[in-house]
Amino acid sequence: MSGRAPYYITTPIYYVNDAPHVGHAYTTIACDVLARFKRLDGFDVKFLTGTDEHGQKVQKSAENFGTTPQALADKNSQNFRDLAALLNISNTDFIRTTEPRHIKAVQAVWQKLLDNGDIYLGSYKGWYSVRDEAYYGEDELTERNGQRFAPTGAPVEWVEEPSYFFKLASYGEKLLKLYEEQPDFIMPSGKRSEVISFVKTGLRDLSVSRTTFDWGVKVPGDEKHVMYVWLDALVNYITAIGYPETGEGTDFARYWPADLHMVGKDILRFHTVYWPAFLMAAGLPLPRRVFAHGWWTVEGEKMSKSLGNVVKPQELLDTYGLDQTRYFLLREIPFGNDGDFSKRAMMQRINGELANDYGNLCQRVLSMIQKYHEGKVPQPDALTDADNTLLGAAAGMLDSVRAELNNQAFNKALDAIWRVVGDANRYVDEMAPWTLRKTDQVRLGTVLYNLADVIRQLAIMTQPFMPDSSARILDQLVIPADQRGFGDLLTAKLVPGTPLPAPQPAFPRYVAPEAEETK
RNA sequence: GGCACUGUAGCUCAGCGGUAGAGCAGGGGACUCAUAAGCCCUUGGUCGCGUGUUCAAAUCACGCCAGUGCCA
Repeated sequence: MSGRAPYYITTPIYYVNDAPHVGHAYTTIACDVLARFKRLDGFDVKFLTGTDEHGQKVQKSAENFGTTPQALADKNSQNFRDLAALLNISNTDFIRTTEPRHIKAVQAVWQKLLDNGDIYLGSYKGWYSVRDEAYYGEDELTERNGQRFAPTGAPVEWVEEPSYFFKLASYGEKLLKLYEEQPDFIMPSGKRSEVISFVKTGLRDLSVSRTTFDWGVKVPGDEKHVMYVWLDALVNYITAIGYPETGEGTDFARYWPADLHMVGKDILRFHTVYWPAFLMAAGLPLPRRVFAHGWWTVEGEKMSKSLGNVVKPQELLDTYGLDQTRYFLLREIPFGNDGDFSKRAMMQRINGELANDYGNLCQRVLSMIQKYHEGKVPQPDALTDADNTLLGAAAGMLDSVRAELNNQAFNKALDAIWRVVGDANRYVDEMAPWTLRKTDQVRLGTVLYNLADVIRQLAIMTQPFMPDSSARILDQLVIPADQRGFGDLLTAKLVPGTPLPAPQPAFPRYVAPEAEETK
């Protein structure tokens, strides 16, 4: 019952058939940064991630492994839970589509769609790819050695079975109206255009049940059918906030509609066409935004199992460190674009921006306080224009970062913070405390105080991106745990006279192993 | 095949009607508090190609070439 405004953000639920890789880490970290930012900015944040566990693929994998789908799901779901812990993710819930709460929610949604007249029993005939969990038209397929393949390269099989259909075709106009009236519903804008042109070509009714396997949520009243995995999966976003309980005082009432569904560009259509259509049919409000981010290549090449260049999150953390990895992923490319992960780029970011710019700024200032001021926070005196310019830049940081993050522009947000890092480094050189030390003790105290306080503000601002490292910097400034929010930026200034510990470098330089010799 | 988007310094990109910009990389310098970091200066581009509109075009229009995405 706080007065704080709610903010609800979700990652996709990850398919238990996949092994966690850097792509999963990327999506989740991006959401984590936003969740942490919103919390520090005073919001009551609900942050959901989890796993998608039903479907024919999982059933088949389980058979191959000689185990049950549930056992496979249990094991692989844990991998994603571990990943979140490894990445220091601050999710408030972790949903699994095999949980009773979810099955109850999905069946309730189904009933709503049925009551609304949007589901009918028909029969499905066509080509289906188990691997893609998708249907294809005859004209989309290619044939090799008697086997037909989808454009994705996945084999397809002829399926002919009774199936329930969702009247997606009748939602085309409503969806186009949604994209029109809520231009930020799909971001980035290029992706929005793609979805609009897709919907404009006309939608077909969607087969939403299958009878050829049974690893899924049963259709109420017709248990030969299990629901289409995407109908099942998408509902997770409302399961987690207690659907079908939607009355006053429920989590649903408080947190829905979601502020942001973060997705990879491969599942954009499901989230911007099917999902809003389902919600409309169920009479529920629509999420405020779906943001589709891009893919990472590795050293210029597409990540793939066959190339053997799939980047495992654990390897990145072992090599570069958690906060360094979090920083790199969000700093290197404009969010929404594809990006390339290269050792060289990683090293340049870590050494150039973290170690040299930011880390060294902290180290040089704290060292001077240690040497010139007996390790105690100095007493500031009258401010000069130069002081006010620096302090003004720091004071403007929050607004800039907030504005950028409201558009998921992580790289620009970091850029805004680093402009102040640069200002502070220049200020050190211009003020030359090592000279003031011999000429003007009062001025020296003011300069060092300003710098230390700007570092305090910088560290508060970098918390969402690099929680551990930022905390270490704040610890070195002896900032109490309850004075690290954005509300404290300008009000909880450093207290002169506070003794500070001996400084420790916040971001070590990355030195490549000897392997470089092969060049 | 259709519809989009992109093509600007070695690299990544910003600029989107008024005589080319940033970061990184490269070169030089002054300093010394610091993680041999930081600071200052600097080399570098016929803005994919062509035609057109305009007093004036990376910037608008058309065509072409190259790449990418979505759809078929």
